[in-house]
Amino acid sequence: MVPEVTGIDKVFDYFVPESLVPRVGRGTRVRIDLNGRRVGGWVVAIGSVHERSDLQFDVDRLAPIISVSGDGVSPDVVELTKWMSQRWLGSWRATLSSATAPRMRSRHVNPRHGASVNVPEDAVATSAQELLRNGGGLLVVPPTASALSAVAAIAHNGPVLVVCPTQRMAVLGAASLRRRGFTTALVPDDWDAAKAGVDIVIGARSAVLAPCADLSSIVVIDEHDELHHEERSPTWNSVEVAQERARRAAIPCVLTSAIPSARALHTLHQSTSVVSVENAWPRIEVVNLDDVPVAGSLLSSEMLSSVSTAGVTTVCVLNTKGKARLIVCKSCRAVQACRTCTSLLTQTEDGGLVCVRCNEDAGAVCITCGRTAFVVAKGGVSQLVNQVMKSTRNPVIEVSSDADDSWTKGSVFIGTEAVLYRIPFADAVVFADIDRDLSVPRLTASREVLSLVARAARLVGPHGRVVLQTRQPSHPLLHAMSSLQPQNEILQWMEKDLAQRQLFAMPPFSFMARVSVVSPKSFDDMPELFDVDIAREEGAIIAKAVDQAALEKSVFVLRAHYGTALRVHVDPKRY
DNA sequence: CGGACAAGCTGA
DNA sequence: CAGCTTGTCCGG
Repeated sequence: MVPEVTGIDKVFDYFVPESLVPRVGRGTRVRIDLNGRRVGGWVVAIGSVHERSDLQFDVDRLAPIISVSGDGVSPDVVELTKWMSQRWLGSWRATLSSATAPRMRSRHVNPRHGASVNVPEDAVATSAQELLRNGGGLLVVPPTASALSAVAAIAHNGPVLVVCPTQRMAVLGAASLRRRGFTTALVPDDWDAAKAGVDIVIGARSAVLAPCADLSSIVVIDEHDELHHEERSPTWNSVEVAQERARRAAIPCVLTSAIPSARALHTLHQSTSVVSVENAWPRIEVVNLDDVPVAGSLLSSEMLSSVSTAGVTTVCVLNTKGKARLIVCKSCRAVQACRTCTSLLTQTEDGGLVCVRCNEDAGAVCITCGRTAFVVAKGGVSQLVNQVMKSTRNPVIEVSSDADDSWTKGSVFIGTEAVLYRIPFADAVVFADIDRDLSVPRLTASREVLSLVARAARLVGPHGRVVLQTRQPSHPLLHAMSSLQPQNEILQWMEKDLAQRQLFAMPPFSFMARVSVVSPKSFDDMPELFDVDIAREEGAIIAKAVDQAALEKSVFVLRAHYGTALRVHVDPKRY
């Protein structure tokens, strides 16, 4: 029995009264008395007391289960949640909780009628079937092509579980698949239908733990998306859980993405299908901001032509949040980038330049002219809104987090990267200053940019345009994205990125955890750790180990020392 | 988590 | 030394 009480991560033994025996099994939700409190919990194992030699007390001290309060979690998923708690070093309670259906009435869904639906005949469907025959793997689908064709092709072979990065995508996907003739259960709403049996069970992250009668394969859409990662501890990832669930059930798992994660590329390089579709990426143009005649202005002729054309919907993205900083030489205006890895340098408090990627000190002089005075590029969304309004008759709308979603054709929408999630369609997306994203002092900065551009590509569709404004037009990633065959070039860039990660022992070649403690405790009295690299951050430490076991051992030592004050985030999504 | 209990601090 | 705070332990 695992009680649903935060702060307790233990398994307790209870007695099952004769009357409840038929209703209690592994995964059942029950109510029990714990230390005078009445709480819920999950049955995680059933056995006779005579089989137990590890009971440290008399059998008659066992308290009885009070009542049964639902089906809870299926036995195979109980095992899976246990694995999750070990993989991400969190409580079993938390992972069981994620796997439990919310208490709500279910919508009626027609039962599974078998895949009598025709298999689509596009390139995505063909590749998906080929991948399925080989036992699953990674399907590289261009951003504007529909991964639902893959789902449809796979669902032909039996019930399939589909994991999307957002619930919004799951809702749209379910509707579309239903129109194609499949019976679908959208979880968590249609939990009971998923259990009873449908062609397709679809939902966001926690859908990977949903029931699915006769489950025969699992598909993860947009595998690279950060939203597959749970933010709260344990920071589990639905992609890895999908792979583990499929492995345990001996069924294929197919991951789809236009821009596969380093982890997927590293672990699935043997089983990758690249789907080539004509013009599957929109035109991606790189604009050199140094060519803009007005110094410091972000209004290039490319941006102006888009925002001022009547009837054209333009989205302008300008990142202002975070510590994104671009270091430019005051005299020659050169952008300060690392000599060895070309990523942008960041300035330390004493004025020195460092590369966060290779952790190398680059001195304090300009890389091209040798002077020592630098400026930090700045400027916000509202400033850009004012400038754009002066140069167009189209309506200009600043999209902020609290804004109402009033989409109108022919408008100009300006905001931080959040606009890419709020606007349903656009003819063009202009990244007013992509360097601000590229220069974020994190190793994952390039991949975050790639993810934004892929999202923009989906927003504008194959015939739209994406404009990337930069002061470093020869940046390898920008160069790759703007080529005529972006898919191939991006995959080649990824190969190099992967090689570099290996060189610097970065994920997926190492295992990291961000660890913090709640006050009044602090790391001042931290016990000694072995086989891990420790980097200090504001209020936290990043522990890095070359294997999972070493990381696990260190967290075990820390947990013994700090107890419940310790917060552990395994695989921080940005580092 | 929340209760029990022990050890430490304070004021008269 | 009662009365209170702070810390540690434990639950079946």
